[in-house]
Amino acid sequence: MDNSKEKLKFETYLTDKNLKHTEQRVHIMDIFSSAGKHLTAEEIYLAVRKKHPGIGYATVYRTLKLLCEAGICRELTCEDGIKRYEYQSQDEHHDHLICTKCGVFVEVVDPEIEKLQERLFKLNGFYPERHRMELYGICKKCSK
Amino acid sequence: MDNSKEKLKFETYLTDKNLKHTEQRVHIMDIFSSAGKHLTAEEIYLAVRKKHPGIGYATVYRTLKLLCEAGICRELTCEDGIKRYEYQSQDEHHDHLICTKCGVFVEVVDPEIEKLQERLFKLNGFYPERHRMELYGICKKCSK
DNA sequence: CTTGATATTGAGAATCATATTCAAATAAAG
DNA sequence: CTTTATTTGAATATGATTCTCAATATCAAG
Repeated sequence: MDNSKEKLKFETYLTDKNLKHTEQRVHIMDIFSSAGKHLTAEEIYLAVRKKHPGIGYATVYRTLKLLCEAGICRELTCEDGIKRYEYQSQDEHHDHLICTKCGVFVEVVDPEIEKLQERLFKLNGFYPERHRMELYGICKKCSK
Repeated sequence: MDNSKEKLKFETYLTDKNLKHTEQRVHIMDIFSSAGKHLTAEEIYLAVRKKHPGIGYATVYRTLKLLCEAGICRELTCEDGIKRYEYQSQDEHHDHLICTKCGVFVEVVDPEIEKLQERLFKLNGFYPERHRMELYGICKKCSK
């Protein structure tokens, strides 16, 4: 996966905020392009550790926070109470279908649902900010 | 709020499972009818404490788990990572509109959205189990 | 290439919500 | 009223995440 665009975005963010461009931060960014999405901090920590054995949890958490602020990552608070981080190449919103057996995350968007959600906000006198929708079920593979 | 129906449900549950009908358990049940819904364990603990000063956190958590098992409560994993418990008089499902300023929870259901969610499951080859949808925005009161 | 100012790191300790342990207390069946 | 199994509360443990702080690394300016 080519993540040069996101790398540039991160670099720009760091420069703008007068933050430093460190080896650790780059390693953590790279995990997302190689190891996939929807990773827990622990998964990221273990993955980075393979390339950079000395890294600590604190750095992982700090960098994830930075990546979220930079709009490169999104933090998901899952039902098991553990946060997962998803790499967000674009700014587009999406929701998730999650398999309760294997835990796979599938990203989905349904424009009709989005429209109805807007209606729900309006009907209840709310000014809409964002939403989150998770559909739990059993994926095709697991139901065989 | 009349919670005699739920009380009966809980009593039946306890009897069926050979569990005991204790003062503490009744107090915790009662909180929901007096103090409202979508409470954190801490809020429940503090509320029960007013009537029953000796109660411990352990009992609160244990009882909340029981109430969930009995189908009287539902546990919500919120974005702040803190679980909230909602009293569920009926078995009917609903979603939430949440104000990001005052934190109020409004329960909503949209049959059309529900239908489209089923379609999303099907389209992606998932066997549906449940879902969760949270709409975050600013309520009428707070946007004045 | 040095220097100096500032940001960052990693180890470990702290925190916060929640769960567990265990001896003492209590409910409920006989 | 006794017996037996369950429940309780206090304290301790846990697991995820955050903070502290001294040592280290980055980077701009000389």
